Amino acid sequence: MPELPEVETTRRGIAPVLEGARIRELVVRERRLRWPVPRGLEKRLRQQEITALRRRAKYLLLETTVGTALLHLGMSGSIRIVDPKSAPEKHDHFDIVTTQGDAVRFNDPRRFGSLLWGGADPTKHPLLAKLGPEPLDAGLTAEYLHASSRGRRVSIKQHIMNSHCVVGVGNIYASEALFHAGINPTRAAGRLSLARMHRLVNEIQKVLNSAIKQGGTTLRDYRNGNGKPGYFHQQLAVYELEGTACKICTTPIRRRVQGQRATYYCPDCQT
DNA sequence: ATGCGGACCTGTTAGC
DNA sequence: TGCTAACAGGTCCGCA
Repeated sequence: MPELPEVETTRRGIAPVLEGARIRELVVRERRLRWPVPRGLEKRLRQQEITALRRRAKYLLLETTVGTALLHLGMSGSIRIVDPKSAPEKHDHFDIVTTQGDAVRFNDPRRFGSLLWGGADPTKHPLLAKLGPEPLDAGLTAEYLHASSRGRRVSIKQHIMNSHCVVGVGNIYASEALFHAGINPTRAAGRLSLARMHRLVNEIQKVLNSAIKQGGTTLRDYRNGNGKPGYFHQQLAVYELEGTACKICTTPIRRRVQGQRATYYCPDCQT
């Protein structure tokens, strides 16, 4: 999936056809996503005006005059704008069709994505209520990260990937940010100094902003809302680069598993 | 409260 | 060429 830069790129790609438009209909072909698409969502959304398309963490928030629908891309979800009359392809699970004649079509082979109803105040929805700060907002500071990790024995990589701590730092960018910050991903979160947290926050923001600017990372088959691939892949320093020379010291990059996820790092630069 | 493993799925690729 | 196993961008849940 889609890490945060891909979700943000998607949001920017489809916002122009959704914001200010009216929903003609929601067409659901497969309800069995991460959670079942709620029965009756079609009726709820019909004829509603979309006031905004926002993002919170990796959720897209489709705001209408009667409430907000929540859309998550999971690991393999993607969205494209199509002609609503065009034949759906494999794994095209639903369309949001506007009265303007556009369709936002959701495709997700693994079905880890979701489409849910967030109600009138989506910040109160259980999936959103306890999320940590946005990584690119003022809420993520070194002081916050330092304070939130005291006493925690989890590794710093798992800590920054925990959405209750901070949202939007996925598996690729966690490895990348830790590399640029010179921090060993296995280090206990609770033992990192404030100075190192400053560096880490700075690198998280740099790597995410840079990836957004490049249109997201393309691994395998990711495409943004316009069907164009992202270009950040070319700039990855460690992710999926096991055995290649570290760009700083030429030591071979290593791979290990933390919390059942692959981590890539330089054993010499990251301490 | 924290930390860990398992769960949800399909598709691609590496290895035999 | 074909079969099998490992692995993949997320993140919630339940148990110890």
